[in-house]
Amino acid sequence: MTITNSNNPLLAGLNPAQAAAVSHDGGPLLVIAGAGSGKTRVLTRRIAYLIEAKEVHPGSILAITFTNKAAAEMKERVNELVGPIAKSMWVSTFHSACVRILRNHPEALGYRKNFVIYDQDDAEKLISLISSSMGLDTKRFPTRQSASRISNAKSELLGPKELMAKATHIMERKVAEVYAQYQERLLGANAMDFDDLIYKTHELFERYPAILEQYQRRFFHLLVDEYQDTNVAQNALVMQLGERSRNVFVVGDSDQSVYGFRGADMRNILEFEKAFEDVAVIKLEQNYRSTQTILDVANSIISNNQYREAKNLWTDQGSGEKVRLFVGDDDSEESNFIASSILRERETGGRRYSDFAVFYRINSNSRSVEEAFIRRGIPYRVVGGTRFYDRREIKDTMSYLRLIQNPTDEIALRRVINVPKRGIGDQSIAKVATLAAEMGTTLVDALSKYEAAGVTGRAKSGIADFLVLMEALRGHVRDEMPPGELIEAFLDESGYRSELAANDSVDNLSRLDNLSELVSVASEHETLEAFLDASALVAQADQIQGDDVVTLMTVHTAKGLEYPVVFLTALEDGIFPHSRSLYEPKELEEERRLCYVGVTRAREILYLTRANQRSQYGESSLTIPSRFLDEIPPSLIEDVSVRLSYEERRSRYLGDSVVQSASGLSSSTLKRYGTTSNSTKVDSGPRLSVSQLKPGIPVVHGSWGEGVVTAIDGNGDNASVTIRFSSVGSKKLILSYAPLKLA
DNA sequence: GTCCGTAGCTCGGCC
DNA sequence: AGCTACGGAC
Repeated sequence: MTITNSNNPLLAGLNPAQAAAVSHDGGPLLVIAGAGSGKTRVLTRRIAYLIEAKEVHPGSILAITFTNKAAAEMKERVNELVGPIAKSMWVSTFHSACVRILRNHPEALGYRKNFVIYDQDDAEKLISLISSSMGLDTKRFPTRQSASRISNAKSELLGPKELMAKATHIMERKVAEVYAQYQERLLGANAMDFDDLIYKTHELFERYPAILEQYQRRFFHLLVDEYQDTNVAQNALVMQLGERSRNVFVVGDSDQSVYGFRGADMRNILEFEKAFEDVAVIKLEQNYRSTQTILDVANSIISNNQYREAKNLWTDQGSGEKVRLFVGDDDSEESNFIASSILRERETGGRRYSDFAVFYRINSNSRSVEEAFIRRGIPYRVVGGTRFYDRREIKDTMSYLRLIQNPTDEIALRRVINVPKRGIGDQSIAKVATLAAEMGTTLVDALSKYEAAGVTGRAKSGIADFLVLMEALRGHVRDEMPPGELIEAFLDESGYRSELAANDSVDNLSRLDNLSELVSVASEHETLEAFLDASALVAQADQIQGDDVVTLMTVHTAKGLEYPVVFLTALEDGIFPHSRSLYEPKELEEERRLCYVGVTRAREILYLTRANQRSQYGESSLTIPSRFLDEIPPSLIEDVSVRLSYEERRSRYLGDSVVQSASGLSSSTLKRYGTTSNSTKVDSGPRLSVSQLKPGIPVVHGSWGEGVVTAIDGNGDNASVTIRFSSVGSKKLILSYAPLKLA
């Protein structure tokens, strides 16, 4: 090939920094890519460049992206650039790549080839079983906390022994004990959790240098996107694979690191330069996405972080409009404002619904926006939240499939053994579990010995029926029945479908709909294993589709996406930044990065919204504005809040209650709306004593001393205030009785 | 022993 | 508001 860089079409239209990254010679390269600086473009061109100009075989390329959807898009774009030879390269998430590798060598780590993947829910169920068998007090050892400690240990490559060695407190030692048993039970169940996928691949490479070398030679070029969100284990994996070739091309932006809670460690990107001897660094600061005003807002917010590398986004595409701030009386008014703004801009601004996105910090904030959209007939899609795969009927069915595939899956067995009802209760399961413990086998092995276990009556025949059912279903798999048909067979033969059909409630109808959808998804896969792997690893962002609807999602899920018009909502201290981050400077910086991510998703118009009063956890309380709003220069903001008259507000609440169903809204959403429509009432203004108190204000109590207000509920004489005291923890007090004064 | 309704407790973000 | 723990009915 004689194409030189000066006329290589793969470098056309790139700025000098982008072109330098794409045509990088080889060896380790760190691309610091600010938001909207064209990093996806750089990555795809780089891959195409390797294949065309460097004559690298596509099979020698491993590219890691953050979501499966991003992987599919990248593959398609490379395909457009270089043609179908691109098929043989691996473009996937860390988790998907690891599953692929582990499936090639399951026995090396003591697993069997049909191992299954546990999601967070499964993992917590198993941990909860272990905690109670150890007699741990669930108050002192909440399952979720143990689960997250174990998860964090794995993402830092600490095994049970290492965690025990680090433990300084009895609590930590107990968690390490739970961890050790958890790993044993996972192995016994032939299951891995999400963190295991990375941890075990790293272990595989560490224990079997020959296997590592095989992959080092195969993947001669490594590319990793969103490097700021890698954890210790993922980083170690990259170092293992890249050690030989040193062709490690990483892209990221430390200002967009927002997954600290699951172990993401910004040091991986900040210290990448030290990981290899001669790391080249390229900085992309020119932004091609947003207006300068939006970038100025983003820059001014993020500049408040201490722990960062200085960076300044700029564009040559003009300053655009000011960002718009809206302050509503309550969340319902905030949502109504969002709805009417969308309708107005769609009519007068020539925009489509799909040009708009609404972001929130926590999933529960979607509800009020959804209600407003339903009332106005705005079609929308919520990304994430209660995921499809988290729905009960889907989890039940998937558990059956997993159990068919992998008979030792204890969590799946426990979930479905009495679904549909077969008269097998906790007592009978406990008997089998006792027998299993005596025999030193797994629950599954003991199940067939249910008579010896002393199971009687209905439960006895129930277990017998269950064993027959499972054998019949496994027979279908041996006959190579494809996954879609297998689900149909399960629904009929188990009686699951008839149980749902017996009662035609709205819930059951939508469950049957969901199951049909599951059948059609499953039909796209050839084998049960392929279907199970794919469904275990779907990311929230993978669900985004191209329809003309407004997209609602958390700011986390929005990372990597862009929209012409963005609403960043519920900008209130305690929500965004989240209450659990307020007293932890490092976490507060992560919240700020998250805010930065949200702001930089917007191309043309950015709305920042908040409400003075918000219903949460079933109660309404006063809010205080997000501190991030104070970090924006006022000159960049236009306040578009409208003070409505009482009549206007009244007609807004009562006037347009049209409930329609033509917009693809699920029946459950409509039902939910129907039961919660009159949730908001605003009393005559708060009394002085209430208005003196807001979340975050320090107070002194007559007997408990100093504390901080965390919530205020109710009005007038009934007003109560929740205060976190340093002496006795959180207390809820009736304001008119409590001996309180301002600190 | 299992099933079903009610009371009490928790409530962040995700592959 | 949604899930586990308990008590009564079968």
